[in-house]
Amino acid sequence: MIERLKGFRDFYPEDMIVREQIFSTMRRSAKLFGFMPIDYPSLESMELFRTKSGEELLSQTYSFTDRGKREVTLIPEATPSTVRLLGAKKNIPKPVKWYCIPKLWRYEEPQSGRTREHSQFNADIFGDASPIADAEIIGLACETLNSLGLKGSFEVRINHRQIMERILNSMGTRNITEGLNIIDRFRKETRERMIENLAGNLGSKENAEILMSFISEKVPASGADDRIREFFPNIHSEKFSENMSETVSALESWDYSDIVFDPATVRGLTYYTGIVFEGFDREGRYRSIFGGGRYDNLSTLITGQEMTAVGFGMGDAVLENLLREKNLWKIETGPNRYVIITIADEAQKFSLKLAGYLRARGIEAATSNTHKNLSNSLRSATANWYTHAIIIGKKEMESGKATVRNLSTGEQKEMDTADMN
RNA sequence: GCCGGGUUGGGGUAGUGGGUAUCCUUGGGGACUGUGGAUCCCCGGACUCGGGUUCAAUUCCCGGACCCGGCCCCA
Repeated sequence: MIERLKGFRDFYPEDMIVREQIFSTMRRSAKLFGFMPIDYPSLESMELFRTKSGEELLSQTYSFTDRGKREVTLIPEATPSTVRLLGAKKNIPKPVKWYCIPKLWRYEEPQSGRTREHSQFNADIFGDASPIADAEIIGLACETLNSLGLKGSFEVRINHRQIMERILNSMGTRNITEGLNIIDRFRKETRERMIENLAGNLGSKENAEILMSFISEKVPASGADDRIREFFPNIHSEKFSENMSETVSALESWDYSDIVFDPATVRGLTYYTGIVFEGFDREGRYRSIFGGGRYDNLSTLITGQEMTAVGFGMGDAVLENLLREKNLWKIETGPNRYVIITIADEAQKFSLKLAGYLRARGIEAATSNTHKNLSNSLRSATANWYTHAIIIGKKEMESGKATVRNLSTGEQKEMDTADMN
């Protein structure tokens, strides 16, 4: 028996049906917002990720040298490929809105909500610098979760990189990236440790205390501006906080209301340049459900062409945990699925004909070919998610009717087969 | 890469330094080609792997693999 590789998952029909429902909800939501589908290879040149992400990330990927001596990587994230596609077709009129649900790989120790292979719903807008584009990206993430039945079960934490950088500068930071990384650890470190680290970065214990109390509290996103002014009246971040307000009010006008301003959300990647956001379950028991932000410099890095961009990624693993917990991981009623069971040898030919007749009319119909007794056939039919069994024996052959049994209720009806010819 | 806890048929479990390893369920076959998705009968199927201690290891010890969780990192 050959075992599955560590950190990978198998999907049997009962879960695959639900996954397909979820993916189709994602696609439907993307279309509602005007996004178009794209796709790209699972294997890319290692360079694509080296440019952007550095050796640290690269060491956590499936990378190898192929037979042509090329260094290649199983894609660990979607954005570089998306940007590559855009750069390869420079004359596409902007803005463009693209989405994709790729599989992604990372070579890491598996843990809760984290596997070595996962699917991620990914959407980006290129060439639209407006705060409304930010809102559309966040709105799409919210719409998707709402459609999956999670309305009210999650919150979106937003923040703005430029605002945080200005605050850090105004407080005398010795290194912005280091400062952001310390802030990013807010929910993992003790208060003492945070103050210590911040004081080291800012060179002042008083400033560390002020910044600490600023990031310690989330406020409704509409109150972000007041909150920033209250703590830092002199940092001149009006432009950015106005943009953020515009994004938030667009989201509220679409009725996506669980948005909070959270100064502790800065996101780890260095390439974000504007708004950043993460979606969390309300109880905060899982990792982030989705995350993203504006990244205006990444395209320059990969394609040499300047291009403003904003996007998000939503992994399937945390989403599944949450949906299961909320009892939303279930099979929706779809079209009826028929299986034709014969209980007389002379009915064989007729059953094949009936199956063909139904399929030609777009009805899902299979035949049961194993000649079991009726009890076993019915049991097997239920186990294979058929909704109805069409039973044909001597009686039916003579009368020109078929018996149709609803497999969940046991209710039976006669079906006229005389007009089949 | 590091740390903690696990691993007994497909799933769920009982148990043990010594004999044919418990029970439920699932699977296959039959009674049985008419709705008993039942019932009855029969049959498959497991101690995670390697090394050590021991007369004897599924059981005790060490190491690996895998699973669950955490760290690092976060895409």
